[in-house]
Amino acid sequence: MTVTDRKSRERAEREDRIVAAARAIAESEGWEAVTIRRLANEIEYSQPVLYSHFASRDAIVAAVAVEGFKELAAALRAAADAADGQGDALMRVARGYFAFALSRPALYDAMFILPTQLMFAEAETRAELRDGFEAITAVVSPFCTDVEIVTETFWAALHGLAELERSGRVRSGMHEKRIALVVQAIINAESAEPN
Amino acid sequence: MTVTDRKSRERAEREDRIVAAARAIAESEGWEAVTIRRLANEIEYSQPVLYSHFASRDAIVAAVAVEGFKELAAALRAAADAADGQGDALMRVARGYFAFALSRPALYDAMFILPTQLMFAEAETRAELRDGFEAITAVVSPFCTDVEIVTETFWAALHGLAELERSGRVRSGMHEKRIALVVQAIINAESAEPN
DNA sequence: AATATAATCTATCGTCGCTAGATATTGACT
DNA sequence: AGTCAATATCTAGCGACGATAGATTATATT
Repeated sequence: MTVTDRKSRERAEREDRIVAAARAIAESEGWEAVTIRRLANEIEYSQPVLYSHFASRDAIVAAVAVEGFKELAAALRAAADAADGQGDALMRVARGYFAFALSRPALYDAMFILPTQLMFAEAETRAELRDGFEAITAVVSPFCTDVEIVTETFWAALHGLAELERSGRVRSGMHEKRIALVVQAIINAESAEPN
Repeated sequence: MTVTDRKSRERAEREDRIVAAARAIAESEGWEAVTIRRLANEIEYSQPVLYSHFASRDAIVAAVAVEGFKELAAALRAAADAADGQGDALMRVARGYFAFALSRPALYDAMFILPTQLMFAEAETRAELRDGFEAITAVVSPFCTDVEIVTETFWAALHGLAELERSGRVRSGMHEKRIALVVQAIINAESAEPN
């Protein structure tokens, strides 16, 4: 069935082109410029073809978001691997997260800001969405007992820092200090945590 | 000139009704349900009238956001005032911030999630937008020397916690522990900060 | 070659933010 | 009081959006 194979391969390639085009336009012109018509032009097919790949525009955004979660996890793991010591790993992951969010704003929007139907509730969550969380867990775990709570809090702090920085709600140029503060808090967490 | 007075008062009232309607619809049906036509129906005027009050739909969202910043500042101050001691104040402000974000999701969206032209860069920032920040500063200052950095970081952490909780990205029902962790980090900050 | 199936297109729907131009209402001046 | 300019408001419509129905072309099977 090599013919069907070729067909489904071509279909998959076309789908990739849709997602890639969406991401590229979003990154260069913002998500509001990502329209079905624009994407249809980009891949040189008519609009209804897009709906044979994705149920809605939101599903395309979600596909880009999933890419983002994969890349974030990879970036965090790479940051951890390059570290010299557990404290350094924490710092590098923090910096890596922050840099990721600020260097790919549209991607980060798709992952965390735009409304999405992606499921995050633990059981049904797609592996890609958990992967970044586990990368953070790995560097946090040496510093605490209740790993999950601390990971969630660390993640939230990083997300908040990135978010407020991205939107200009805090002074720019000071992020290194804020990141250091968060990292130091994790290092100190053990002593404060056992109640 | 009591006639002109009455006119401009009626105008102001109508403007308030627009903002109130936008907020009510957003809170009950989400921001995508807030359309110019819907608002026009709500206030019983035609659509162009709205444009004599606001330059665009975004400006209406921004008006709701400004209301939100006022109320957030008031809520945080009230939380601080009700506190028994500096540590308790920190905890109450943290809980207050979190509860604010989760109890008025659409309002919080307008303030922090939806794209807006509101200026946050220090000089030109409207007083309302700074007020909440200063309320946080007040409770943070006893615990650190570099007040501004710590306030920004505390705020970011709270924002991140609220954001991840709102979107179901962290386990629900565990927020009290995470908040306590953040508050404890601030209390410990002084010892860690001077480098 | 004929026919069934799949792939793709054209054309359109209802809605959106927003605006131009017409109309009604108001206030000022003789 | 009556004319006229200015203000307030409306109706109608533009172009673009997400999404879909139904026609049309291409492909595969008998």
